Amino acid sequence: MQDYYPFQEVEKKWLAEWEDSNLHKTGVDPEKENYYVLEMFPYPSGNLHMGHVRVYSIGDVIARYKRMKGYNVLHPMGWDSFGLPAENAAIKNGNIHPKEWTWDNIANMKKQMQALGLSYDWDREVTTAAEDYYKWTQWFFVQMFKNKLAYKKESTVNWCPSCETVLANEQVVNGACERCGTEVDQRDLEQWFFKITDYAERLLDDHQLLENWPEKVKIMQKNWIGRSEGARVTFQVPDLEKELEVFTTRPDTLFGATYMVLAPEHPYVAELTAGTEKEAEVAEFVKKARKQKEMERTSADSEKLGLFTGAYAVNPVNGEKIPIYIANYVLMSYGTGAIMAVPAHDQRDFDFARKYGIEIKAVIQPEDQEQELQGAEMETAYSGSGKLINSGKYNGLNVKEAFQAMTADFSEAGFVKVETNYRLRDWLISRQRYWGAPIPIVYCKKCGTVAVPEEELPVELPHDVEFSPTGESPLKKVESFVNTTCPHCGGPATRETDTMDTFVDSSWYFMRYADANNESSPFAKDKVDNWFPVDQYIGGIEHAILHLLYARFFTKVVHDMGMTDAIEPFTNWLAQGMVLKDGAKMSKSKGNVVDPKEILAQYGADTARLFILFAAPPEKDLEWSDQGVEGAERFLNRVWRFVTENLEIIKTAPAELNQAEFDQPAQKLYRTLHASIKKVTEDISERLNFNTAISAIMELTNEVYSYLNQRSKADTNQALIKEVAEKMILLLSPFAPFITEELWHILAYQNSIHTQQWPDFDPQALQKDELTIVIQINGKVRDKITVPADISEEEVKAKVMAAEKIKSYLAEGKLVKTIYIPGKLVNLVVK
RNA sequence: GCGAAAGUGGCGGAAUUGGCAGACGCGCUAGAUUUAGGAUCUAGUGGGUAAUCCCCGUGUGGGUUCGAGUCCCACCUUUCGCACCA
Repeated sequence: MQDYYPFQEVEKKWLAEWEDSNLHKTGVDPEKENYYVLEMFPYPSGNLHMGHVRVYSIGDVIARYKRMKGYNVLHPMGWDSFGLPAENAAIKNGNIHPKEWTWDNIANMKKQMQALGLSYDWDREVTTAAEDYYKWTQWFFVQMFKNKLAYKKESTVNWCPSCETVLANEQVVNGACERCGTEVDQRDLEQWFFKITDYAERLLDDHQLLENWPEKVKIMQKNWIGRSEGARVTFQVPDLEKELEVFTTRPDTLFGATYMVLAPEHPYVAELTAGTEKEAEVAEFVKKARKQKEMERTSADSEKLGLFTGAYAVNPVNGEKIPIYIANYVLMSYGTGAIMAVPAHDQRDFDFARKYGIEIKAVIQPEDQEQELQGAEMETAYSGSGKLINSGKYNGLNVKEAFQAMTADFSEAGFVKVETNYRLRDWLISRQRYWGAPIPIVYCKKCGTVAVPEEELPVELPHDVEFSPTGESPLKKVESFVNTTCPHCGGPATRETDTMDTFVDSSWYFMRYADANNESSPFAKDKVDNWFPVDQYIGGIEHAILHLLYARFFTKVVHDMGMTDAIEPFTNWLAQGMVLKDGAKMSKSKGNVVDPKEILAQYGADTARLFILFAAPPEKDLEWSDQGVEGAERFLNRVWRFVTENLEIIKTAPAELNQAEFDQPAQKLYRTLHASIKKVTEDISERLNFNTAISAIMELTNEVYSYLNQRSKADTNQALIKEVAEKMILLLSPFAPFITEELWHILAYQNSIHTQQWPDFDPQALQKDELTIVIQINGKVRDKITVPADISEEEVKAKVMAAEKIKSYLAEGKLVKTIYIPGKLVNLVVK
């Protein structure tokens, strides 16, 4: 037998055998519990990168471990296969159709995944760009349209000039396109939206169900949803004979409102100034503000600019006339697009009031200050708690009490309504692109906007289209697609030519896996609920808001439709870290890319997997190291040699392990074996810390080598060596599926190692009959003694006092205290 | 500015409940084996030191405790997220 692991032959052999025997088919044994482990499916860009290798290796360890633990395991894979790169490839090179490009890439990446030994059930493969999938994406759209959760409206939207399409708010990062980094414009367009805001409250509240989600992600989502409780207050504008509504979180400061501000886009702006001397000046200001980039305008440190409109509103609490301004710091997209300004207690209003010489009126007195707060003398706004002043009959109440009393009284009076506001906007799902699921809507002159009937789905994406180099969607020009008949009246009609955001596709794929080949519905309820929700989801933190929020929203919609019992899609979520090289994310431009293909060719799949799982815990970033890979290879060869070089011993070993005949070294090895089983089991199942699990197997390997080195073949405990060999490769099998399968068969077993039971540890084996007690003097380790495990406290203390070294320390002072931690340590306090 | 996480040998990392800091791996040193190299095996490897004694040591400074990498306070650095949301 070779003295190194011949990975090429072995991998080839087992890949074929596993496929033939359908080894990775999802288990459906009714006696077993179900477990659903899922990694985020990839965009089929063409090749796997190291980040993929990492996330899929992590998921594969969990899947394999759970199978061995006796679960039915659903571990599927698919392709998030609609999206721009396919279309860009077609535009760049007219010969390749996006479909062809995508399908080629899928075939290639699938092969790479298989080569890595990932145990997916490919019978459940899901491809979002395939008709049998997007048919159901469209079906969901139709249901949402019927339930008024999908609607069309004109609004100011984010436009990426490079991608030639609109973007959802979530896809704009620091004013730039999340995909390509181009700065986005604002455009007024009619677009389709999903009413995710209806679910804001539930998306927020149900975070409490996600106990094992990273706190960080919940906070990010919480900030994004941005719930704030306050009140809607109505001000009268006598000049216009109109009412002006504002949202405020501080109705308790109403007496301190000294001016109002409208967003430049506010519809009242033109009306208020029409025909006045301010008209031209205001129009000019509005134009300028609208041209200001979103980024600059919403940045906290950009200058607050404003202009008096010449009009006044009446403060309903005291009848005071207060001026109405327009200013760039008020946004049309939040609240009502208008605010009441309380400069004494809001820093933004304070800055603005100072700049434009507006009165600052204090209405909250800080508790720790005796002198009454004077607005004119304030240096900064005071936003803390305190007692009300200058507020009529509410004087003396604290902020909380005032909030209660005033909202109650003023609600009765009719100008205040308690209200909760959200920062979250509805999800803009239209995209002006070709390679996506067409929005199944028809426009009829007579019947208006009509959903395509379910039985006519899918609305197929026409194949023969021309890609314009400007990137404009080719669908508009395909007459056979655009022109259709109204499903309602049969008259001539036109189709919607926008396609759906690809995040719609990925918002329900995890349910489809449970019933991937269903032709009559997206999935049957019983099949979904058999597996769903996902027990363990794994993916990149970059989806903390986008995909994860949309998927949660969709799950709740599907739940409300009665199609699943689940209300949250992912019970546990692991955010895996990035793979770095030389301290930076791998990227072509930096030239620090390590190609998985080359690593696989040089070292094989097991070594690649083992290194990437060993080098760092899964949630941390991982620094790639070529030498580290060699270390992983070295370890696998050590395991290989241990088994193959001791085959004779193992094969002729007696079947029964007789602990009674263990000598000391054997006892020690046996204990290490069971300690390793315990450690590996807990590290995989409780902590997902594969790095320390692997190190425990390495320790076991070191221990068995040192045992074998100590003695001649004749007095080796054969049964023990056999036991160690078998358990060791069982422990290693989720990490390194090929070498362990080969060794398992070399040990003359017929069945696959991956269908074996996970080894249990024997708690008795971990019991030591001798313990090492650490002796400290004033907290510093000075000596150690070995004592029998069943020793009493008195006996330990006596032994400690008798220790030679300790005596000399005791001679130097007076013993004032003795602390004994059973089985571990004695600390003597000497003064 | 606000919020969160992190900071441990030459490097990646471990220490799970406040109880022997540095497991495991890389690298390095010495030796064995080899014609030689590679591979492999053995021993060593936080700093100071002749030393197995001793002293110092987990970003910095303080504190709590018999005992602190771990808990508390302040600060520094790095990373991430948020940043006129009324």
